[in-house]
Amino acid sequence: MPAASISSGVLRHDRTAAAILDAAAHVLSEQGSRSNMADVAAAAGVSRATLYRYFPDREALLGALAAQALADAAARIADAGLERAPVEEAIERIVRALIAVGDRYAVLVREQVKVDPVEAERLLGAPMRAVFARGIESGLFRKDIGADVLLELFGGALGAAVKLTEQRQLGLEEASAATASVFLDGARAR
Amino acid sequence: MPAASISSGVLRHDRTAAAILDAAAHVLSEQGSRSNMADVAAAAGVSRATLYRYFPDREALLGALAAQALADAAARIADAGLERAPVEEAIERIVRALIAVGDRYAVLVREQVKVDPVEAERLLGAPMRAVFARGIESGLFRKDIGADVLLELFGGALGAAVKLTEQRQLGLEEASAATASVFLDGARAR
DNA sequence: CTTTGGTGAGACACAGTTGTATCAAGACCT
DNA sequence: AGGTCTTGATACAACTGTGTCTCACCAAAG
Repeated sequence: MPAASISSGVLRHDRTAAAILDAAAHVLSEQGSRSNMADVAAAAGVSRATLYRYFPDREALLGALAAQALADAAARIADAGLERAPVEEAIERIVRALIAVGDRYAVLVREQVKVDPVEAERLLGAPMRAVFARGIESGLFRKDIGADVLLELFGGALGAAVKLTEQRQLGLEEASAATASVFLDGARAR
Repeated sequence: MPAASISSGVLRHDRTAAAILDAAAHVLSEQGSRSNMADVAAAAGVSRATLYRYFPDREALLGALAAQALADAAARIADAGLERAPVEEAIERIVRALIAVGDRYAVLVREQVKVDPVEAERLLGAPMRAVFARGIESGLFRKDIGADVLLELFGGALGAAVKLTEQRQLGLEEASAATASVFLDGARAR
């Protein structure tokens, strides 16, 4: 097969793989771990055999999905320009960025799919920690609670925001604003 | 069999059932849904046959565990005297009460085990909602964010607090205080 | 001591899922 | 049209977990 065909073949292959991952994210988000490879294949509109041709086993599929989720989130975080924004703004951008992808990949956290922890830390953990470190050293954040504890509480609120968005109780913007605002200033009236 | 024997038999039966539930909570907390009835039986120190004698199927086991979790949580919430405490104090008591049990039953939320929603709402939802309603109407809470959204964000922070406690990063008291304080007043320094 | 009841061990059937293999049909490129 | 490559359909073996059943054993109550 000549070069042109190979490359078009590769393109088609990639498109199919993407479609499968797309369907997998969709069906897994709704049915959770109760969904099998057959369900994913059906949702992707391919046969189970083809699904296995693209992803040799279930683990490979989940792994690819996790990698895509990480890449998506990392791209949004990278685009957010966190280091150039004031901490308050950076917090809100983080929420907005992660709600946007979390919506889609919430399965992975539920399923505890192992994303490469080194990459995750480098692409997501580090930028977020940097924002928090900046918040601490600039005196914006309170000092009586450790940065890691703050980060964990922030993560919890983030999860709640994803849930609110999934349930259509709040739009992306409202959820981001509310989450960032409550995290920064609390539920107490001023 | 005379009455005395019957009652002692019942007592032993209940103790075994409790031991099984105890082991189930333990093993399920650590291994999640990957654990089978055999694992639970082994952890409880009984045979699989006996496990099935006490709980006819997996669903019954999970259901009993959920009922126990709900009862535990409800007892602590009821004991907390939420309605007699100022809202700030009530918030902190809720965190303390639910961390104490959440630690043990986090599986159930992960597994999305269906607790009787009516009972859960009556025993947990209502008291907590009452606190939040009080917070709103007394002017303590900000009014620009709905009570349900606040409650959801609070729940997220609560989950994070459970996680922090499970990972021994914080003790029960520290975690409760930090969570309540950040939820009420935010991460921003005053 | 005997009987009774719970228990452990093991075998069993059954269902669901996974991953592999095969083959015929169809799409696509030349 | 011819040849290559991908696909769908299908069958298959293997494994895992579930729930049932039987039987021998043992402790405790009589």
